[in-house]
Amino acid sequence: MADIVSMLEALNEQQREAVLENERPLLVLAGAGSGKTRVITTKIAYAVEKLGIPAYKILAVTFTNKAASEMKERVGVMLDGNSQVEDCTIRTFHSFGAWLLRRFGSEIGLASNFTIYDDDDSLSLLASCFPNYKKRELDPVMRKISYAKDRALRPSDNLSSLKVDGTFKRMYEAYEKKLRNIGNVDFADLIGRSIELLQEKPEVLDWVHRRFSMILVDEYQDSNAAQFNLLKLLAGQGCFICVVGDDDQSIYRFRGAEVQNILSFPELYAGTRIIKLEQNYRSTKHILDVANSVIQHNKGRHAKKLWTAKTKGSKPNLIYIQDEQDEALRVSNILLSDKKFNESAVLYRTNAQSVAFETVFKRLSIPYKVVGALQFYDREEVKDSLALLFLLTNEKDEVNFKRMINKPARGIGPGALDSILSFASQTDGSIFAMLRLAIAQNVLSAKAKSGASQFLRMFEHAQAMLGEGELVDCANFLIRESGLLDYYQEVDSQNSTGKVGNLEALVNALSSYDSSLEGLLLFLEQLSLDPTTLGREDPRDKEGVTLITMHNTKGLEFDRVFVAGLEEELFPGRANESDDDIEEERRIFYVAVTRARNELYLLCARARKIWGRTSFQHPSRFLDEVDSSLVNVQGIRPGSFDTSSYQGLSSLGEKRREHQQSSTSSWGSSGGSLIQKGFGSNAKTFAMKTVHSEGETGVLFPVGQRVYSESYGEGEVVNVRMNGDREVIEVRFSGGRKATFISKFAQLEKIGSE
DNA sequence: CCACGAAGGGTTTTT
DNA sequence: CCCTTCGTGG
Repeated sequence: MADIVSMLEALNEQQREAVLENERPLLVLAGAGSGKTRVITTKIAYAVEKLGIPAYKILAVTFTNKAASEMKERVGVMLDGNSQVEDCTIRTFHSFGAWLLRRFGSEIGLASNFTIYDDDDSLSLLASCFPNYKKRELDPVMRKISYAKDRALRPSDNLSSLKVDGTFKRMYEAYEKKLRNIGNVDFADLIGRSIELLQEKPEVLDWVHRRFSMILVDEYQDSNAAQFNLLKLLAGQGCFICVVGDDDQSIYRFRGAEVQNILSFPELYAGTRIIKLEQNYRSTKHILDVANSVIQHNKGRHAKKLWTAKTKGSKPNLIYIQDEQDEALRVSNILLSDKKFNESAVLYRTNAQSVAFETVFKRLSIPYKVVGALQFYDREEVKDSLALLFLLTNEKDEVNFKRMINKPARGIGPGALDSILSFASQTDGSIFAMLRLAIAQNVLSAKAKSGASQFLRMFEHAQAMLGEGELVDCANFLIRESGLLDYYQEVDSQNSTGKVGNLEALVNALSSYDSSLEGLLLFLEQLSLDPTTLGREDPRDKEGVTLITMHNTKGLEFDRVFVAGLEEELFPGRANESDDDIEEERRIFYVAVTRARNELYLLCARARKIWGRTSFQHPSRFLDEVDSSLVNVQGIRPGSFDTSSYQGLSSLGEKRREHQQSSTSSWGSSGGSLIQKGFGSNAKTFAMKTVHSEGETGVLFPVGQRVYSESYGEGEVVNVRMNGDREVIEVRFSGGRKATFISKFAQLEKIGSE
């Protein structure tokens, strides 16, 4: 049995207060690394062991799967030996919604075997409502629908805040109608329909209120309007509610998160007690200084004084490197110097950035684990097999039916498919019933008919197998009988893609589940809610460097952190132009930096391959916000070469001709050599090519060049590339506006740079 | 209905 | 660069 007294003693005063407050609604404003997860886990242990609250009455909610499993593990350690741990409900919001809907969904017309559609499936469904549109055109619409649902906006609501037109409303309506018709749900529905259930069925609401007497929400600053509404419903009279969060770490605005939720919590719950955790236990002062120097540029934030007692430690490093290869190599060198792999993490903005690291780490035998990225689930063959399993458990799953009815080809094209689905009105939506009708009524061609019969027989057989509890055999049967195995064996033999191996791995994953329909449903649910777990051993068991997106690191910490790709367009990412966008990106930076306990490395490349093309990068504006006294700088900052020779040209009245002469001649001298040194071989060939093709008249703008435009004002060259034999430059002007020019024709004045 | 080849376009971030 | 989508010819 865990020792609660010593656990409490290990806490600071505010943390302890937060654990001991179990009457009034509680808002814990917890800075980064201030021990908020510790407060929550201790609170659970305290409630169970000291207050005598049965563990099953406790609900703890998080936002990411990663955070939920982390919390489960930590609560497990705290309640070591107490068998009640398993009774706590520790889930993500979405997983909680699924749990509730599986139990009570029938009350609002949802069968318990509903399928949860992921973004891809949702898009397919929308596309089936609007066959005249391309998926491309519908993709942004689908995104907006999801966003609307996160914001708890239904088609009938006033959608003006979304800046959409009537077409959108029509599409949103049609999508919702279709989804309800076929009886399945999308991600947002896991929240939305849970709300609907609790609003419309008082007896379910009662049940929930009797069930949970303590509700804890982690990372509350990331909650969106829908989740906020759900939470409001969940906490009944006499239910203790505690939310924990930090407005500086709100990084899910794109998904509808509203920082306002955490700020207005006291208004909603009268008598709320607010406790602030301001001591950071994680990071050294050096690291915190860097984080603070950047986050203080945000306007919309609440003042707080985060402090640390860890005053020792090394200064963070800011390293400029050549490109993504170099970036990975540099990190590798540091890792290999002391081999502290497990204690290190590489953080990046986009999942795609992991590739360079994976390649180099493999080559140098550095052990690593990639957290979060879809590797297995994303594969075509895996999704195909899963589609068959989804259809097996839910014969109303039209999306997965459409995916597989003619894969591999069995003679059922769009025409035959339409006539099968036209029987929908004569059935309760069961695909198999439609197939039976289509076959019986002889509306199909001979070829299509035999294909449909074969498909139908396969599922009838599989259903029988499942009834006898032969889960793995059943999956094997489907993969074989559908022709998928032969199909992918063929593909494999042409170029070794390992697809057959993946099919095998899928069946293996299935083998660890209970051999029954329930086991299969559990497997599919787990997969729908967290597709990253499939086909991968528990990452916690694996040794090595952690490769992870910044979004996924919330709640985690590492001795040593590398923040990669600190470059404009990447971080902050492109399309993040508005002030609010930039503030969100800045919070992401803050989250990333504050993951580090002792060592911090910031990396910035001069060039990076994007879509196979070398793009010249510009240092992230966040690096400008780090006071230079706070970091050790290594390497040369791109764009900071000597441009003194341009000084005489900075006035506005200069003629273009003079610019051409001046810049061409200065290319070979001081500016040129520095550029070559700075940009390395790639850029050199680039530049040479330019000189060749444009000859004497070439106007070369290096990245970092300050310019002036009559219409835009002052700006800076952020990218140089070739289009045919023309040099094309991209310029970011003050105020954030960007424009692209063909250098030869650009009406730009070069001016002396920073 | 299907196989093949050309063309175009796409990268945030998570459930 | 790679992957999806579209058009053609069988």
